[in-house]
Amino acid sequence: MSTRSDRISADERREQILDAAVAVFGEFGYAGTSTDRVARAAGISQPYVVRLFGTKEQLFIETLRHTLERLLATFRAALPVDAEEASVEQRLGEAYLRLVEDRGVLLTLLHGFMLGSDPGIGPVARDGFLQVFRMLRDEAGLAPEQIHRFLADGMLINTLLATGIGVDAATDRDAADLMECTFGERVGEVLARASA
Amino acid sequence: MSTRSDRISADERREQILDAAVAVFGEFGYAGTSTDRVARAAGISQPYVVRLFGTKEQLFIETLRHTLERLLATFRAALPVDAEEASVEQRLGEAYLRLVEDRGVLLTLLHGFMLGSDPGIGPVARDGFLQVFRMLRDEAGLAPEQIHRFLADGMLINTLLATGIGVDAATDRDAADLMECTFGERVGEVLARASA
DNA sequence: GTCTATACTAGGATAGAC
DNA sequence: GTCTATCCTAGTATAGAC
Repeated sequence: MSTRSDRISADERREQILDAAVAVFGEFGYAGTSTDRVARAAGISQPYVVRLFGTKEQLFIETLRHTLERLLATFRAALPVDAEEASVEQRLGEAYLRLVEDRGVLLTLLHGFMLGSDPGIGPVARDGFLQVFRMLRDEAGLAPEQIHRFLADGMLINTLLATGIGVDAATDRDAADLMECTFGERVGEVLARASA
Repeated sequence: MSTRSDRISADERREQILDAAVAVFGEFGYAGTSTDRVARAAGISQPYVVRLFGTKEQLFIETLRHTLERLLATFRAALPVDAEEASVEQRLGEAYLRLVEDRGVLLTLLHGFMLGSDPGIGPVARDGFLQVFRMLRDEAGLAPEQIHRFLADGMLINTLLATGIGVDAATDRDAADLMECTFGERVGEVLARASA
């Protein structure tokens, strides 16, 4: 959460603010986030955030775009075949899990998707989702049914991580079973991260 | 959205308010919803909503519980074998699609799931999700891998409906393909509902 | 490039009447 | 059972100085 240092370039400052914003929007959602909270997380004053981004909506839109770009970049970095015997889907899945370990990233994306009816935010969210779809089809070379599976698994993972059912898994047998049947052999790993 | 009629029993009034609340919380999210908006949707005054539910958080929690119960009830009603040759999963899937046609229901559930970190709301959301899991396992008799598929598909459906990608499908070929590869032969039906 | 001061609105919750 | 009036806080955005 970016430490303060006086008088840096506006571009650098924007980056700092966006990083802070991912965490804050993720935690409190779009409506629940105040520009002041983002400002404090970035170590600057509230009016300056507004000055740089215009409105809170614009700030969220840019934060969402920023996060979607990070998602795309993460997937692209996982495309080239590695030394292991992993399939494309496995490589992409691994990369995704590592990315959404950052709860801010996970929830900023989800909050964006849920604002589909918002005239300013909806189009950005849909466009981002479609870009992922195209990437899976054109760059990863997945067939329709593979895309379907990959996305569906991803959305279930999102939900389980968002609700935090993994934390219950330590004490609740059913929660553990649910995690197990979703994450398979990777449960241990995921649960370890969840409690960390 | 419940029409006003003076001096009914508190219980009836609570039901009216909960119905209104599902629609409003769905549209604006937890933080984005004002108790005043819910009150107006229910045709009563804002302080009376607070009087009946204590706090906005309590109102949301009861709204979420109410919606989760409706979900469970919908699934249970779809369990008994019907005249058609449909599998349990197909019957449950059909029932689910009809339920979440109500955007308020869909989004209230999703908003609830995303508030997993909230100390008051998180436990309710997790408990609801676990109840669904148990129902699929114990009452529908699904095997772990079937549950996994069913839930994953459901979560993808949620996301596509929430973002509103179906609306884009009319003009964007990729959006149409994405809908197709998720909903299969049921696309037409879903898209027709989406535009209605 | 960044701040302080501030205007203005919205919203949760309470008091108390009917 | 339900309302009106009201308090108080929080939050967006602007003006203007440094």
